[in-house]
Amino acid sequence: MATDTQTRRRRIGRAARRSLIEAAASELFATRGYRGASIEEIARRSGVTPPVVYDHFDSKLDLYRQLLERHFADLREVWRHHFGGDDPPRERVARSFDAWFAYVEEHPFAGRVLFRDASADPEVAAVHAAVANSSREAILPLFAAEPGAAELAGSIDGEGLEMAWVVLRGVLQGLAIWWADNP
Amino acid sequence: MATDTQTRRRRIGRAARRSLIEAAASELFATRGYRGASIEEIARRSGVTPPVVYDHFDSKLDLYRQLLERHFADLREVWRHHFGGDDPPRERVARSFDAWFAYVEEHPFAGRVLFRDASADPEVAAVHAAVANSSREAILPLFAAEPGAAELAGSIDGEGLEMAWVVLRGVLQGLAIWWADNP
DNA sequence: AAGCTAACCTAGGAGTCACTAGGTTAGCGC
DNA sequence: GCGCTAACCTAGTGACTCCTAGGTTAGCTT
Repeated sequence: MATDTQTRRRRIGRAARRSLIEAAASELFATRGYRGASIEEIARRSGVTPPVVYDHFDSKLDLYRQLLERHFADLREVWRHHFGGDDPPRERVARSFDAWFAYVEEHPFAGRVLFRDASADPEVAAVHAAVANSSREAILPLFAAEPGAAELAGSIDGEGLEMAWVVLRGVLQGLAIWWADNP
Repeated sequence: MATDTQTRRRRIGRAARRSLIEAAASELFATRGYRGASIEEIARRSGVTPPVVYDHFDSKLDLYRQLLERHFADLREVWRHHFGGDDPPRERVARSFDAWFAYVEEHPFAGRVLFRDASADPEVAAVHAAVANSSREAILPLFAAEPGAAELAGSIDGEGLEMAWVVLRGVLQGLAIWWADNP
């Protein structure tokens, strides 16, 4: 058919298209959840049709996993980079929170994607749990090394630290979502 | 066809069947999310076929809304009942958290359903936001009335309280889920 | 300018979903 | 024991989903 002015196709490079798909997918997964985000809409927002998505990712689950892994890697990096040092713990925590906010501000959907209770599919839940656990394993030692961490957690064994992680998770999620919704 | 021993139908009262459907739906919405929970599986776990669900609820969304409203009403009641009194705030907060844990222990899926980021469908998100906001309006004043609430929140206007609510929400969700997963 | 690669498309398969129309029967009241 | 109500069913519709096979063409390379 004739390529009328409405439907003329803009052909761009592979990496550029992939970036567009990732951005659209991140936003849609964040706002609609795994099942609620359709490949068709991800493709349309990337200026493309569904089959093109499969030129870049094996499946919908593969696309989700890759986004999740990237965001968790960023989160790990933020904390690892800002939590270290010899300052008083209070200042290091404040600094880390600031850095986390800056990251969320730059990636408005990361917070929602990261801490969403993604238990839609058993398969999706498994992916999410695996990635989240590996991130927890990386961050928890930062707190365990703190003097006074045990009494703050209110327990001697590891269970208190588990609870501390859960609380931190909740705080980070809540603040990230609030941050994303407010100007 | 012959009603063989495998498929013989047990016919029970209307209220009893409705309770079974609500219990199955609550568990499935909690573990799989709104879209992930299918009417077919809700029906099967209630010992019934899908059309029967529609004898009790207008639609899937109506079923979800009714469950949500019940759980939020319970949460409001728990906090309203345990947070009052003249004890030091610290004790009242501890008491309220204990009561919340007791509730979550008795209703293992309430915590997940209540604070799940239910933004799957615009329609679902609207229902969830409406119910959650009405609950927030009921609980926030409990904190606003506290002496020292403003400085704790770190702000003079209402914005600090909004943040406090978001944090509390995140913590409650995190702890509720953790509580449900641990013995 | 011609060719070739790869970016992109149309068309459709196969499965799942919420929901409905209309018939069947179990078990209570009499 | 018998009818009648309501609890429950079978069978299907239409819409939506992920994903694929195979063809088309834009635009870089030479």
